[in-house]
Amino acid sequence: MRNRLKIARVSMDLTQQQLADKVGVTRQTISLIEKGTYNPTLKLCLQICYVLNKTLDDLFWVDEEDFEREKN
Amino acid sequence: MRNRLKIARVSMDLTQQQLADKVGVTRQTISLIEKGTYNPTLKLCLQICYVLNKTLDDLFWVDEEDFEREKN
DNA sequence: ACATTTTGCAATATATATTTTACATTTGTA
DNA sequence: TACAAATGTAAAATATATATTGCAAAATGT
Repeated sequence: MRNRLKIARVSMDLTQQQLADKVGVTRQTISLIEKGTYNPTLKLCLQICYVLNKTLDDLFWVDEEDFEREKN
Repeated sequence: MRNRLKIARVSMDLTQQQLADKVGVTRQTISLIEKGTYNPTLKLCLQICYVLNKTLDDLFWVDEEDFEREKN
């Protein structure tokens, strides 16, 4: 999940700051989402998808087993 | 978006309370998400997807034009 | 028609997401 | 190699998501 966002961003040749500016959040927020530290709201996820031309599942889907593993 | 969640839930013959119990949130949260009042976190969206056997895009995708319209 | 269940609504409290600010570290480039 | 740019990190402040509680309204069951 984390790397998919970073990969999509870098594929469009955007820095975290540029993506943040386009989405309307701070650069730190993008950084922390990429690292998985933040649990972003749906609206923020959607806005990121629009900028990067990806779907929610492309960027944010986590298989249930992985989700459960991450919880512990 | 909103109706998709309700439709998926009802298709599985679940009340809001039952879905809430399975997901681990209050019944009111499910109600408010269905109505679009809450902006749920990604983790919550994922958990709802797992219970309802749907993808993020199935339940939560919003076209950009619609998103912009909803913002105003 | 009435009872029960389900959902909506509202206000307040609590939990958590995000911002702000600043500095550290890593990466890129000439 | 030196410096610039990009990213990581952390703590406190602020904003917002969710829980709690209770009642109303609507839907469904009998």
